[in-house]
Amino acid sequence: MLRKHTYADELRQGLRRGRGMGARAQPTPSWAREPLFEKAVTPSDVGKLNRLVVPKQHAEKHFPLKRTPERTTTTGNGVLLNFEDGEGKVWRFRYSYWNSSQSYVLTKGWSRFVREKGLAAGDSIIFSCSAYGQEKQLFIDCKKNTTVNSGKSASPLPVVETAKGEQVRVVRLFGVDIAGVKRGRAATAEQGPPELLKRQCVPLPHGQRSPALGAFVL
Amino acid sequence: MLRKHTYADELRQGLRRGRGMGARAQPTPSWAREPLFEKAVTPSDVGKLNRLVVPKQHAEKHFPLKRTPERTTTTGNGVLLNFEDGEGKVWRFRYSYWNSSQSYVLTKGWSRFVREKGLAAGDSIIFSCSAYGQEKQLFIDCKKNTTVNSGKSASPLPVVETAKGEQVRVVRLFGVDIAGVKRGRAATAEQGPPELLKRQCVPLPHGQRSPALGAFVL
DNA sequence: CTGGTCACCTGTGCT
DNA sequence: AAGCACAGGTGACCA
Repeated sequence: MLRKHTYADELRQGLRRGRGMGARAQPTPSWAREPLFEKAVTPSDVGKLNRLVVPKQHAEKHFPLKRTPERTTTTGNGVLLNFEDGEGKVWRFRYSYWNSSQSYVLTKGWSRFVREKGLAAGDSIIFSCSAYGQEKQLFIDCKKNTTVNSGKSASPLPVVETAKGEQVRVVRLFGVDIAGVKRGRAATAEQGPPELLKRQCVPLPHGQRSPALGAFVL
Repeated sequence: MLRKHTYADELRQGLRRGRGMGARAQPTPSWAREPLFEKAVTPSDVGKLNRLVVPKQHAEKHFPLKRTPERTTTTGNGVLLNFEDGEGKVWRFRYSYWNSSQSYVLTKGWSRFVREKGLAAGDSIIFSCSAYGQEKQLFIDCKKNTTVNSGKSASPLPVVETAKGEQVRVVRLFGVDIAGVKRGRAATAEQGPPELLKRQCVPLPHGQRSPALGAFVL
């Protein structure tokens, strides 16, 4: 019902980039970005939980949250963060803190990102922000896992929207599309490989910096 | 940090009984209690579901829940109930109604109870309350199942905390402690015996009474 | 109704 | 060894 954030922000965001979704402005070059941290996503991060756990240390360092000390409302302390991907597309995620599990999470909007990027357990996401400039911008990028068990039975395939809005899964072998499977309901089976992925999170070099937040919020 | 339920409640509860966890006050004698009902726990009750289904009839008779018809908050209709066990230890459970399953359940805190009591499928739990007194107190007690398949392979043993906070499993034969096994990780195997336990719930005699709730909440 | 979102919860492994 | 971070869950709610 009372959606707090309407298209006002969308417009503000879109206009700053010159164009909306259609014609893409040139993506921000990597040399203009400052890496923050990287995380290898877990099965839960890309599964039906529809959330990404942001490692606490990096969350508190780079994405500090107003810790409303006195319980103003029970609605929580969530904010909306905008991230730009490698193609210049902007993703908005809800970012909040879960008291019960004492962890920071990206929730709303995350599942769409997972689906459209074809993100699978073991892949990595890399957070960065603009190195220079007054209005700091956040970035998110994917790095597909290239180690052995990439060809597991139920490994999620990238999902691409066709012109008609159809969603198909894409299988490429040496760059050639192999299968174009129509997408039904989300796969119920989870728990991919037995997992030999333990150390998922890596702090990146290129200058440790203080909170990257501020202008990004909302 | 900002734990909503701090030690305030704990203290309030503890002080009323004269002593906290350490030196135990004398347990409330059974003659001062009024039995409410008994349930033989199911595999689900002691399994990884982390909840106890309270038979609806007894739930509604003894533990009525304010059915907040108008959604005041999104926090739901749960309350926190304090139960005292045979040793005078107080257990706090979250008690709520699940619309999805149309059932009353004890959730938060229940798994700890199961673990520390070594509760197994087929065992019974007995609910009672103080027969006299202004501030009514709730009680919960276990009755181990003594029928045949008690010696199943992975039957959980009672877990007791030693003075140092160590946790050991207790095996008694004719009241004599047989084994004092240090407790490692929780056993992963679940779903105990194939179950021939159907009629699990028994209303107890000693005077059927109306709602036992009121002063217990929180 | 169904899927997405949200705020909870817990066991486990790592530190 | 004890605490904590978090992976993997839950039900409720809502659009």
